[in-house]
Amino acid sequence: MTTPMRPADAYPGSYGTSEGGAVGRVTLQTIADRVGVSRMTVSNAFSRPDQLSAELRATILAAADELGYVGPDPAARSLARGTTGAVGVLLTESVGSAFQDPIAAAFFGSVAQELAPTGLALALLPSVESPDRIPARDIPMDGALVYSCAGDMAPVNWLIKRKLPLVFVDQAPIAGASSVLLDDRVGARAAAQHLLDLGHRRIGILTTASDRSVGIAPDPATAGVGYVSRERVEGWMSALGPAGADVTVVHLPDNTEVHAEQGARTLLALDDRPTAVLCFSDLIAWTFERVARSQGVRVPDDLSVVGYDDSPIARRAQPALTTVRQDLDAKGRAAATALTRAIARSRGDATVGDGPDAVLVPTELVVRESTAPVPAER
Amino acid sequence: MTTPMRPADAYPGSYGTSEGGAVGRVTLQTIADRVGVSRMTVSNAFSRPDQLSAELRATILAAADELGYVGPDPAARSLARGTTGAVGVLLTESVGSAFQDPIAAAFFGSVAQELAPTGLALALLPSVESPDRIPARDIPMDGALVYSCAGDMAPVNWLIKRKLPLVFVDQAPIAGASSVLLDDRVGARAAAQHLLDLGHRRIGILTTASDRSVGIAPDPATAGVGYVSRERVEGWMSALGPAGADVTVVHLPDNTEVHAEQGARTLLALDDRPTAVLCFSDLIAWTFERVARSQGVRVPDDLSVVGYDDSPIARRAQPALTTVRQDLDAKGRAAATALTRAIARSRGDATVGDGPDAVLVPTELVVRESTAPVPAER
DNA sequence: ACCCACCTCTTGACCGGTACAGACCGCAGG
DNA sequence: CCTGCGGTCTGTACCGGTCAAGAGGTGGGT
Repeated sequence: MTTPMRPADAYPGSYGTSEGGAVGRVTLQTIADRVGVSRMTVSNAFSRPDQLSAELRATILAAADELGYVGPDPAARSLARGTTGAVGVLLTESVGSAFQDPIAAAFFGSVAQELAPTGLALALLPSVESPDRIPARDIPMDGALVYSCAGDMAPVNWLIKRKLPLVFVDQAPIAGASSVLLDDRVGARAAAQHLLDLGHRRIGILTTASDRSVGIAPDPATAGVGYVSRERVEGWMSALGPAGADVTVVHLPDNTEVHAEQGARTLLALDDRPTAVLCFSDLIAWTFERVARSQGVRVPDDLSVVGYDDSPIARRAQPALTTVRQDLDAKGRAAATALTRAIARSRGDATVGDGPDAVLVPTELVVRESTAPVPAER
Repeated sequence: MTTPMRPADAYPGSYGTSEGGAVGRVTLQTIADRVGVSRMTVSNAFSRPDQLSAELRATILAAADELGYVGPDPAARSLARGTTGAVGVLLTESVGSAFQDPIAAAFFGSVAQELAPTGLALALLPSVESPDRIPARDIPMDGALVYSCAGDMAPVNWLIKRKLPLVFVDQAPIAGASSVLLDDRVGARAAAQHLLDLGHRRIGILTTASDRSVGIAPDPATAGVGYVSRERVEGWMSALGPAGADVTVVHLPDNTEVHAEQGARTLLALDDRPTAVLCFSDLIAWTFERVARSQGVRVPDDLSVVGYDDSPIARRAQPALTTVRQDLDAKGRAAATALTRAIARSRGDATVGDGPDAVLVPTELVVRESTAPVPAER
C-alpha cells in the first residue's frame, strides 16, 4: 500500500490540499483521500479500532493528526448514532439555584460523581422560554433529570413530548417514568412523633404552599401544591392527628428567609403559642430560632424546633437543630442509576428490566439540641 | 403565534399514521406528506415562521401536533446549522467539586444566571478518559469554559484541538483565547502589606504547590505549578520582599483540610515561629486557626492569620478571618459574557471586536478579627 | 486440493435537518 | 402590455458521520 505523506505545514486558518482545490474543512473524507482508503475505514480507525489492522490505523491516525483532524464531528455522530452523550437537568428555578441551594448542590454533586464513569455530561437546562429558543426542546440529550419542578411547567412537557427517558426527583412522576423520592412520610412522621414523645400537644407547622402570602391555613390538611410539601405535611399529620394535637399550620410562599421570618412572627404572636414547631426546612427552622431568640423565647427551654434536610446549617445553628436527615449522596446515586437504566431501557437493553424504577430514599430523625420536653405550664 | 400546549396525553409507544403503513418515526417528511407540502416548508413552519403564510403554518403545526411531532430533531438541526445550544464546562477535579467547593459553586451559579437569557445550557464535562468516550472531544457544544485546570490536562487539549471558542478562568489562557482572571497580585499584595503595616516581619505562607507532601520550600520564590498559586505568591512576595521580611513558605499538595493541618503544625513548630501567616485559602486559614487554638496559641493576640477568597467560612471562623474578597458574581458574569462573545466572534460577528477578551476581576482586602499588631517580643 | 471461516476494507443507503437559489403568482407602475 | 417586485413555496445540495451487507484475499483443517 502506498501512502505518500508529506509533512504538513501549519494550519493557520488557511486550509489546502496537495491535490484538488481549497477545502473548507477537514472531514473523514479529507483524510480518506490523503491516505487512499475509504471514508468508512477512517471512521473505523476512530470509532471501531478492531475493524482494521493496527498498522493501517496508525497510518490513518498519523495523517489525521497531521491534518489537524481531532475526531468525528460530535454533532454528525450524534445524528448518525442517535445518542449525544449528555443528559439534561431541569430545575424549577433558575439554574443558579442548583449551585446556591446546598441541598440541591449536594444532590447534583453526587449525581455528577456517579455519572462520571459513564462519560455522560450533565447539561443544566435554563428554563427560559423565548419562542424560538426552548432548551428543553432544542438541546440534544439522551435523557433528563427533572428535579422538583412544578408538574405543569412547560419545559417538563417538552421533555415528555420528546419521549426522552426521564427520572423525576422529589416530584410525582408521570406514568411510565422512573422516580427517586424521599421517604418524607416516614421522616416527617418520626419528627412529629418525637415531639409527641416529649409531651408536646400544641404544635405549629411552618411549610411552603401555593399561597401568595404568609398566613395561617384554615385546615391543617390543606397542603401546598408542591409534592414534597404535601408529603411532609401528611407525614406530620399522620402522627399528630391521631394524637389529638392542637395544630396550627402557617403557609409560606416559598422557602426563603424573608417569608420564614414572617411565618415565625405569626406563630410566636399567637395567644396560645405552640410549644413546638415543625419546619419544612432547616433554613426555616434556623430562621425561627433566630426570631424566637430576638423575642426572648428560649429554644429549646420554652419552645422546641425541628428542621428538615439536615443541611449544613442544622449543625451550625444555635442551638443545633433536631432535623430529618436525607442521604443526599444515596439520592444522587439512585437518580444517576435510574437515569442510565432508563436510557438503556429506551435502547432496548433487556438486562435492565422493563418497568420504570421507583426508588424511595430512606430518611432518619437526627435529634440534637433544639428539642426538649414540653415546659411546665406557665 | 405560539403552539397550544396540552398536557400531552400519552402516545404509548405505538405509532401509526391514518394513511399509509406504519411509520418508524415522525419526521419533517411525514408531516409534509400529510399536509401536502414540501419538507422545506414544514421546516420553515418551525424554524422560520416569517417564510410562509400564517395560515399554512397553523395547518402544519396542527398536523404536527396530531402526529405527535415535537419539533425538529435537535441532533439533526445541530449538524445542519452548526450550533448546539450548549456550552461545556471543564474542571480540574471531578464534576462534583463544582458543587461542593463553595467558591466554584458561587461562580458557576453566577455563570448560569448570566447565561440563562441566551438559552445556552451548561454542560458539565466529566474528565474521565476511557479510550472510547472522551467527553471533551465527543460532546457537541458551541464553546467551553475552562475552569482552573492544570494547563497540561488532556481534556483541555481536546477542546483546543477542536478549535472551540474557549474562555480560561483562573488559569493562564492559551494564545488567542479569552480569559477571566482574578487580580490576585494586587489582592495578595494588599494582604501582605496589611501585615507589614501591623508591624509583622516574621511571616509564614501556606500555599498549594506541585509538591507531593507538605514541606518547607527552599526558596520563597518557588511557587507551585498552579497559575493561581503562583500569582498569589508573587503578590505576597512583592510586598514582603522589599520590606525585608523573614518569610517561610510551606507547600501543601492541595487545598484540603488534612494537608492544611500538617502545614499548620509545621509552621507552629518552627523555632522562630512567625507572628503572622498568609494562607492560600480561607479553608487553610480556618484550619490554621483551629490548630493554633489547640496548641494554646491565641489568634490574633499571639499570631495573625489571613485567608483568601472570603468564602462563607471566613465569616464563620473564630475569630472571623481577615481575607481577600473576590467578587464571584462579577467573575461569573464576566466569564459568561466573554464566552458568548467568543462564540459570536467565531461566527464572524463583527460587532464584538476581534481580539480575545482579557478580564481582570478586582479583589479587595477585608479586615476582620484574625489580624492584629505584632505582639511584644517574648 | 478444496471449502470455509476470518480478517479487512468498500459500497450504498440513511440519520433528519437547513441553506440557497430559483419558480410561480398577483399586482402596481411606466 | 411588459416589467419589476415582494411574498410563498419548492428543488437540490449539502451537514459529517454510522450501519449493514458484501467483496477479496488468506490461512487452516481435512
